[in-house]
Amino acid sequence: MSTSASAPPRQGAPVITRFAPSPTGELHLGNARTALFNQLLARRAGGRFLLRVEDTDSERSHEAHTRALLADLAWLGIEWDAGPDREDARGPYRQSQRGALYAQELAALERAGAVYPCFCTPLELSLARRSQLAAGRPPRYAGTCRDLPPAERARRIAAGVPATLRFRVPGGERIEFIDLVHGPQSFASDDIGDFVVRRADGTAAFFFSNAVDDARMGITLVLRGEDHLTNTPRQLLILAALGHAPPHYGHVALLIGADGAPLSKRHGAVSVREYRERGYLPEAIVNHLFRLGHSTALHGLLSLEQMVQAFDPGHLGRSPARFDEQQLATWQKEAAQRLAPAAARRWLAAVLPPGLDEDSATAFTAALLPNVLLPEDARPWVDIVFGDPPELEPAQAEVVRAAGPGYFSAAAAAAARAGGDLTAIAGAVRAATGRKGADLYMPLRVALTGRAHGPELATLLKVMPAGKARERLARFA
RNA sequence: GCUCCCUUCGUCUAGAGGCCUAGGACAUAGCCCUCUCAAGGCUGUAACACGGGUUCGAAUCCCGUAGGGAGCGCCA
Repeated sequence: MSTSASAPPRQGAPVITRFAPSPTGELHLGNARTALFNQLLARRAGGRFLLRVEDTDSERSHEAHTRALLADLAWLGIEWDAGPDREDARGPYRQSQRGALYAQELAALERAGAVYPCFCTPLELSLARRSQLAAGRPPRYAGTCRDLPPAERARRIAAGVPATLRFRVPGGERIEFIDLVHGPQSFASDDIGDFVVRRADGTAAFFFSNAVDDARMGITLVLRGEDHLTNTPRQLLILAALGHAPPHYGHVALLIGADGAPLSKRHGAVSVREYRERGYLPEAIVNHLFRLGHSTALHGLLSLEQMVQAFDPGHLGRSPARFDEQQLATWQKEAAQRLAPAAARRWLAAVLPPGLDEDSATAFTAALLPNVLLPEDARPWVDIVFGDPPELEPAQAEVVRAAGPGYFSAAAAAAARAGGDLTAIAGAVRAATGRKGADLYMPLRVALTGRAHGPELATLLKVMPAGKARERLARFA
């Protein structure tokens, strides 16, 4: 027998995808990307996108993680049609609540003779693995309990010896399928050892619950990380033994760090939460993820709607993609500049001075936006505009000195009269000194902000508290 | 060790035997614009991992080498 999946679904065929994270930690960027791709895949085909929480490992799974996971996905703008917070007939969407279903399917496997109890202890197994590895052989289950006489099996079960349930992998077969991104795949069943489908504590193991849920939830296309590629034959075997139609599979290459190693904690921030807390905008992250391991002819920041249109599974990359913060910065910059006034104020709320009126806050943030990547970057400008007069660096002091006292007495007088009106101040200085262009504006900028570069001077001046401008200009008069 | 996957500019990638003296975007360099920065415009630098085949012709097909990665768990 050889199991072979047909070609990827045709356009127009119902497409049901899913994202199936385990709530054992924070949402990783790589997982966020597969979630995004799966959502896009479903949307572009007018299908459905489901969210299933794989919390079969009760030790490591936590409800708090599940909540955080949903919150992070929602923050990114990813929406699911059904999930743990939105149950429907296909649910429940928490694996911890699907025990009865698994028992049913497991019983079917037992009836079919596709599984057998294994009494090997974890210690025995790890010892066996170690010696196999040491001998240069694949660390596969040796088949110790595979052909135990029925009487012996019955005896041990009666004696209450803890047992797992193993899948009896048939010999001499090829398991074939067409991977959506890698094309035709072929594996020899002889390379696959009998694997556990039910743990000694009675709970379903990953290969099993994951495959069975995909089938029972009607998933038609599973797009997941490449780390699952060589696991796919096992799942195909389970599904075939159960008589379930397999979904189509696609495996996207993993995300790697700047050094080419799989993206992990040692590369710095790898969770969505960390980026969110640093002030990155969801649009920026999603746009970056969209182009990692995927290509599009479109330029510029894309909305989710545009991504749905532009997403092309045929352009899914086969090689690992580096998560480059510099590229992310480009999207962040663009996303920041597109922020609507109210959103911009909210984004910078933590660094804006308290009690600033709405008009000033709007003008100030608008001026700041082209100059900041993250809210943190706005802090120095808040200090400059609302704090004490800036100290001048030698180079800056020279600019001011070269302008001469006449320049600043005219400027200070104009500021006393016109307040924060740059046009009025610059006009007065021009009249007094005949300067224009950079010669006219640079000393003003330096005297007022202490820096040669920065946001739109007119706006900074306008929001500067009354009297500060005159005071700063008068220092050099 | 075995099985599987991968390898085009610094980065993300286009490329399915001639359209490739390899295209785009970001980054970078220069110029223009400009009160500065940013934005925008123009111009430039920069890549087919290596070696063999196959072919009139190979980034594209085949084989091998090297280098990366994954899986082989009572973790998902």
